[in-house]
Amino acid sequence: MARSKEFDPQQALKAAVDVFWRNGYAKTSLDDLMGEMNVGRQSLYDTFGDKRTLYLSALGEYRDATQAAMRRLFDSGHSVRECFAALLLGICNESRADHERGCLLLSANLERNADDKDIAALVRGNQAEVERIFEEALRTAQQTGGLAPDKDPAALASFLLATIQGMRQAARAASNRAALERTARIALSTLD
Amino acid sequence: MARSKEFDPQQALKAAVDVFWRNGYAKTSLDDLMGEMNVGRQSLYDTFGDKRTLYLSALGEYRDATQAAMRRLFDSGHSVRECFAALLLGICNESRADHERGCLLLSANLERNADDKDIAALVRGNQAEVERIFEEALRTAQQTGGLAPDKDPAALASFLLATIQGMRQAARAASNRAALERTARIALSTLD
DNA sequence: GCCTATTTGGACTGCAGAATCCAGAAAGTG
DNA sequence: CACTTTCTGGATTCTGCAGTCCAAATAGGC
Repeated sequence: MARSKEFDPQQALKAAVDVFWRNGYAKTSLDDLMGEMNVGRQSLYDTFGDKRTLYLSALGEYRDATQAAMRRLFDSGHSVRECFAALLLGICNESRADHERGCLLLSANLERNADDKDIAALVRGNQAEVERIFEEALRTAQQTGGLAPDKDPAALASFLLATIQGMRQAARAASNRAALERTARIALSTLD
Repeated sequence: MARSKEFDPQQALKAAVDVFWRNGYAKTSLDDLMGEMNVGRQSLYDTFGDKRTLYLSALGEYRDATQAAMRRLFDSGHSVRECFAALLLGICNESRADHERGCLLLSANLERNADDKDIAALVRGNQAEVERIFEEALRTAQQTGGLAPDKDPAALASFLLATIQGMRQAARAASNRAALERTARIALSTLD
């Protein structure tokens, strides 16, 4: 019938995630994308639509990957306390470059237009889902004695998510590992 | 000698802060600025320099204003606990529009280029200064019995700042007052 | 081995927006 | 009242970049 693509769309999408993650939406040009994805302009439009559509796909890919990683973490058999320690201290131990790029969805939420319903919904949905994952893990722990019965799992879930986001902000402003670790330890102390 | 300006530069700068605060740097055009500042194009260039210079001035103005407000708060004679409650619960009670625009300096830090030294330094400086204000207030409280002696003022300062930033993020994604208030209360509990 | 559908890369178009230029208007001064 | 200096608004230039067009290349089906 016809010629076949010279690139792997899935791999190209991951490359796109990477570029947007490092530079944000506005600051990445199509030339940047073509360069890092190794895809020609026309192929890019044919396969992924225009720049915004590609961006939305990249955000979805990122969301799916990070949510899957969190589910794996909480299913790994470690205690909630250990899981959250891994999350929070993990941020402290990231490289300067990781601190610089931060979280793609947080950046997308700040960069988006005030009236951009698509991105707002995607971010809100992700936030809700992550909170749900946290809350469920905390609730299960509570039933098995891993968390004191007087704690409020929903409240702690919101709080821990906010703390993670705050640490990401702080890390981007000043990648100071010691300071980050101190705030992580205080946040974790709310689980005791 | 010569003709005098038809506008008040200080007031115009405040208007500029407002526009950048609502829309960010890239998404505000010179036409937007001219419109809201009520200043013609050439006057704008003569008085404030180019767009970026005006932006930096706006960031400085914002920083000074918010830092002054914080100093006033901690000098008001209320307990540290009350002051931080005012800060955290104040965020919860902001309007949807306030949640949407968030904090100008956090947005600037996310929007800036990775190699933008000026903005990075300004944001880092502000972060350090706010942490200093927090830490000093906590330390004073500790000496007068308003904070338990086993607490670490510097760690709490980093933690509370990160929490505020995290709440700002969460509020922008989903302006949910009840959820925000629950996370604020958990954060405040670290002072007890 | 030809034919067709698809891919590919480069050239081209169109636009938005920052920055500059210019001529006229409006002070304050002597 | 004239003169100089600064201000003002509009027209203009220039640049970067998203998106489209087109001709050549390529792979598979018959």
